[in-house]
Amino acid sequence: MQRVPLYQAKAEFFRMLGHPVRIRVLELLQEGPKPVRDLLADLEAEPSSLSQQLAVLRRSGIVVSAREGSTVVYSLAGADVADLLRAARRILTELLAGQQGLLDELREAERGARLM
Amino acid sequence: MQRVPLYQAKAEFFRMLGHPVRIRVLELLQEGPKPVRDLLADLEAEPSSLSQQLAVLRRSGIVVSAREGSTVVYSLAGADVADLLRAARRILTELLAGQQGLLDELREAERGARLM
DNA sequence: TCGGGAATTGAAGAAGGCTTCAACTTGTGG
DNA sequence: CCACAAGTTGAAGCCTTCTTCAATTCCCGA
Repeated sequence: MQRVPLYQAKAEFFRMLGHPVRIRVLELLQEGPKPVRDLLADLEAEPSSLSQQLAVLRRSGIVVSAREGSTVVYSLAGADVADLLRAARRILTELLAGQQGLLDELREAERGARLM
Repeated sequence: MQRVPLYQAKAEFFRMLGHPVRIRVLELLQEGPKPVRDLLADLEAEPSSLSQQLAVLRRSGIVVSAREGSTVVYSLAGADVADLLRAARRILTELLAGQQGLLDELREAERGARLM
């Protein structure tokens, strides 16, 4: 067992998160279980496209689905995703601020260049 | 400015993390700045392959590089990556445990099936 | 200034992921 | 039982990413 190196499992985990629809689904499910119909309405995505992304999340084990009558309800598989997304948002904010700073520098540089 | 939806920026961020070598580089850099030579030794990767992955990290802004004499030194761009990796590890542990549990269930099911 | 080591870059081919379409499964109501 | 709605699945085509090779840049010492 555990034949996959840990850093590879981590990489696969992050790759699993690396899609806009999947991120939004995880965010939505933090409010509680939701039927596919609701996700579909919130995300404005094609049913089959959403289904594909839900399948990716399901395979990873981070969400589970349950049939209820004629609809299917998804929920987080207990995992505490909030912490992760919070940490990501913190770093992301830093990075975007940094890029803003970089842009300022570039503008400066260009202003300088015009004078040369 | 900020024309990219936030959930898309998040997705790109996670995709940036989604590679074994990039994960390991970030982990190594948490100990402090490191010359490429050291990373190369620790990772057992081809120089040009590592360079490509370092370029991805650099473009995202999560690391910075500085030339020191004939070598190049990389370091985290201030971002607190530790929190993120910690949160990821927590969830990952849960998920792997879950898969272990699933395996147990499957074994159970198979045992049951033999009796039918 | 020439040679050599360190690291990066660009490009090509292979591999993997995404979107979309059509086909299918499952449940519900007539 | 039939038809329809809700989701899922498989496959095809496309686009992105990964690996690798060769070429290049930068710096140091002879």
